[in-house]
Amino acid sequence: MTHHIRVLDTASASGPQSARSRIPGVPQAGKPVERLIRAGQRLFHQGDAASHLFELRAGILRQTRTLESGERQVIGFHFPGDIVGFAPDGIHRDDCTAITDGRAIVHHADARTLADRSPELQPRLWAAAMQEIGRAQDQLVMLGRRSASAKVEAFVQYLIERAGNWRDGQVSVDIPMSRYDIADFLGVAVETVSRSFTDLRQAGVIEMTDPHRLTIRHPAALANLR
Amino acid sequence: MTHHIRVLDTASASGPQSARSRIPGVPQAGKPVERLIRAGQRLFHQGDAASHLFELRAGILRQTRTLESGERQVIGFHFPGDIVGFAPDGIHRDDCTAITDGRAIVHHADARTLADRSPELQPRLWAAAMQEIGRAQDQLVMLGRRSASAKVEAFVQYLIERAGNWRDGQVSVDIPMSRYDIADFLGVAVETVSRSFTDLRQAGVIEMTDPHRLTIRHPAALANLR
DNA sequence: CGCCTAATTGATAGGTATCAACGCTTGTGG
DNA sequence: CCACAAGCGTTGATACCTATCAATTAGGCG
Repeated sequence: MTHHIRVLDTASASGPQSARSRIPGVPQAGKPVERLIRAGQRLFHQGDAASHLFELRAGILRQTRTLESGERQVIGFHFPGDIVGFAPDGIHRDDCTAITDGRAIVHHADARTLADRSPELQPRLWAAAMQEIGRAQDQLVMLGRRSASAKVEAFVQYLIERAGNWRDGQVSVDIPMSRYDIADFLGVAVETVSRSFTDLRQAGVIEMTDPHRLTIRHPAALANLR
Repeated sequence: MTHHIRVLDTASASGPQSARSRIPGVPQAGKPVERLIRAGQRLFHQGDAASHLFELRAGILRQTRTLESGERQVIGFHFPGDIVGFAPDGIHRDDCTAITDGRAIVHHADARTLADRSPELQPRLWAAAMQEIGRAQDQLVMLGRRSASAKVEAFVQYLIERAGNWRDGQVSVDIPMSRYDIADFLGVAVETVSRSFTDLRQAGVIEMTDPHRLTIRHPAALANLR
C-alpha cells in the first residue's frame, strides 16, 4: 500500500547516530541543553518513554506513525519555534526524525513535569500545547478535502504560512521534505502529489525552479483556491 | 461538494436555545457550574472567544469547522470524561454542538487561566490537553487510510474504544451521530459511508439491528482489519 | 563509472463521487 | 385520524478521479 522504509530512515539508522541510542549530550536530569541535530537523526521513537521535550530552534522535523500493516502516516512537520515531544500517557506513539540539520533546546522532562518544575515556562508550554492541538485540527481539515489537488494546494498554503519568505509582494518557500513525505502527510499516492504539483505549475499558480523550491508570484491566486 | 446545513443545526437555531445566546446558567466568573445540555444545542461557535471549558459528564458532542467554500469537516466527537473547549489564541475555530442530551461542568475560563487559578486541576488539564493531541493525531491516521471502507472500519474501532459496551466477549455500541456526520468526519461521501456499513455487515464483521446500533460478535475479526 | 533513489510522466483498472430514486420514520396540519 | 412534507438511510447507474504498475530522466554516492 504505502511506502515501508525510506532512505533517510535507513541512512540515520546506519549513520553516526545509532537508531536506539539516547540523544547524545543530554543529561539525565537538570538544566536544559542546546543540541545540534543532523539530518536523518531520530529524536524519539514510537514506543519510547516521553522523557524529553524539545524546543526547536532551527531545522525541520517530521513526525510519523507506522501501522502494523506497514503503512506510514506523517502526523506532522515541525518548524523552528515549535515545542516538540508532547505525548499522552507518557509514551511516544510516533517517530520524530530530522529532515534537515537543526538545533534544539532539550529539556529532560515531559510537559507536565516541566510545568511543575519550571513555573515560568508554563505560559509557553500551554501555548505550545494549544498550538499543537490547533495544528493537528488544521491538518484534519487538509486531509478532509475531497480531491487530491485540493489537498496539495492546501499543503502549499500550509507551508507558506509556516515557513514562507515574503518579498516584493511574492512569496517563496523551501520544500525540504520529499514527495513521499508529502504523500504520506496528505494520504495520497506519491505520483498524485507529483502530478498535482505539475498541474499547479501549468495552471500558473506556482513556479518551481527545482522540486524543493517553490515561488508564488501572485499570492492572491492561491487564497482564492481555499 | 459537501453538505452545508444539517437538521440538527437548524433545529437548534430555532429551538429553545437561541443560536448566539450565552450558555444559560453560566456565571461570568467564579465556581464551576453543572449544566444540562440538550440535543442540538451549541456550546460554542466558530469565532467565539474561548472563554469556557467544559468537563463533559454525559452525552456526545460534535466539533465541526465550516470552510468559506461551505464544506464541513467534523474535527472530532466528544464523549463523557472529555474536557472540551481548548483553543489556540483564545478563539474557537470550530462549532461545538450536542448530538444527544447531556451534562457538563462549565468553567468560566480558558485552560491556561484555569490552570493558574486552580493548581489542583493542573494534572487533569494537562492530561486532557495531551489526550486531545493524541486523539487528533489518531484521527489523522484514520483519514490517511487510503480506501473508504478502511476508514469506516477504523471509525468503528474508534467508536468501540471510546464508547463500546463489552458483554460476554462481544461488544456493541450506539452510533448517535448521523451518516452525514460520519462522512464529514472521515472525508468521504455519505453514500460511501452507507455502502461501507453494508459491506461490513454482509462480510459478517458487524451486525446492525438499526442504523444507530452496532454489535460485533467476534471482536478479533475487527482487530485483524487494522 | 555503475548503482540507487527521487521525481516525473504515461497507461490502465478500479474505486469513489455524483446524480437519481426509493422506503422509512417523524412531525405537522387538515 | 390520516395525508402530506421533510429528512435520513440505503441502493443503483455512471463518469471521473486516483491508485497502481511501468518506464524514463536526473542526481547523489560509493
